[in-house]
Amino acid sequence: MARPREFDEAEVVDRARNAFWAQGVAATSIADLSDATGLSVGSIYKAFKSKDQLCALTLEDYLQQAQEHLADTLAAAPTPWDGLRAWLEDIIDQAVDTSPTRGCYAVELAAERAAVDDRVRSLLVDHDAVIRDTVAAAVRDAVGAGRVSGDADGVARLICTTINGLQVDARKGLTRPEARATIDTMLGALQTD
Amino acid sequence: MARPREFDEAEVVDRARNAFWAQGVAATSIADLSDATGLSVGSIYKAFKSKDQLCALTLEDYLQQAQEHLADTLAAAPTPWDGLRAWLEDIIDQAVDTSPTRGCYAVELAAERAAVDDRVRSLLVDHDAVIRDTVAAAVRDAVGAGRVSGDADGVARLICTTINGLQVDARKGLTRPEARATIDTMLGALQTD
DNA sequence: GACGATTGGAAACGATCGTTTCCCAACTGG
DNA sequence: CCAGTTGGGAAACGATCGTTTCCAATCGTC
Repeated sequence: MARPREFDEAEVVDRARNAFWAQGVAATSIADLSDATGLSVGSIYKAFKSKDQLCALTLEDYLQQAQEHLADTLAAAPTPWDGLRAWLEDIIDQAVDTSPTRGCYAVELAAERAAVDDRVRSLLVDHDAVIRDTVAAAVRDAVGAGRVSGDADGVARLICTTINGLQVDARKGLTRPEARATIDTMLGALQTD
Repeated sequence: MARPREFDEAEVVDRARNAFWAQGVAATSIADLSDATGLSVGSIYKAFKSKDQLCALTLEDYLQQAQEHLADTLAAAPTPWDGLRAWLEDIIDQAVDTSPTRGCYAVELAAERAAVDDRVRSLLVDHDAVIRDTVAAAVRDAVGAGRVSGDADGVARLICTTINGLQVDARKGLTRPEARATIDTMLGALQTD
């Protein structure tokens, strides 16, 4: 009941995230968010209750999309290991292409806010565990199929950590060939071929 | 001539860096820096000309120490590859130990400021090149000695990227066994044995 | 069609931001 | 011992920060 919203909440969250992403959370003022979303300052505070809350919401949204993307990519591939390789291709695309919002939003927040915002850190830690477990399951399958050697949990950890590193480099202007060289070296070292 | 300084500039830069490091650059006010260094606000501006300038100075200082540490560690080891392994041990120590200032200052700045501060990005890019070249030279030696297989430049890139990833995880509370598992998996996959 | 509820937005809040100004203290060269 | 130069710090600068308040506009409900 009462007056309906004139804006699409999902779209507002998207735009707020892009603003945080491009220039950092601390450097993004409420006025910046107002410009980015089209909502007035008062409306932002009416809909979301604070800057921190909106920030956490944008992160939650982003992490959920990331988890769904990994699951979808794995499901669409002929084998889990092929799915993992396809997923890594997508990550290279995302890290390299989306200038000036280079890199990964989760990495930006991990570096800038995880040390000072418990809610953000908790979201990131939980997300890491989900991604790592999913990757580990795919690696376990690949080890069983003889395509990869080594401890599956360790390999999953290496893959996830290397991805994080790529996203850091992306903030500094990493190019596609450089990203590809890193991933190819990692896969080459892990695969039994 | 004239009145001499009452403070040690190197120590002030150190303390300023720790303040930036712990809570992020944007979230660290000049008042915070005054508290951390013991200098008054006016004195800070007299000695360094702005917050950005002081930030760049702390980074320059940090990067130089990091480069020297890598060179020293390599020089002290019996072989370049052993030196690289010792260096990775030190990195694990640094990433895991220095709570609450976890992780690497360079990674914090890469994530928070590289996208918006050209001076910071330039410093980081140059530093990356120095570290990567040094690592690549050590890897090349190890490949020649038959201890490592693969393209030396790619391997160096993988090592540096994985380290960056570890530092991101460190911001989220990475433990020593987890860091060790990642590094051991990487080394195990790279080494020929 | 009046009412309660909710939205959108302009304006204002005190607080704090990065920076500058001003004045005195401390030192050197003559 | 005086003139000149630099360092240290209190105070104040305008601007902007995140947040709240207030009011008109708009809906469902009676």
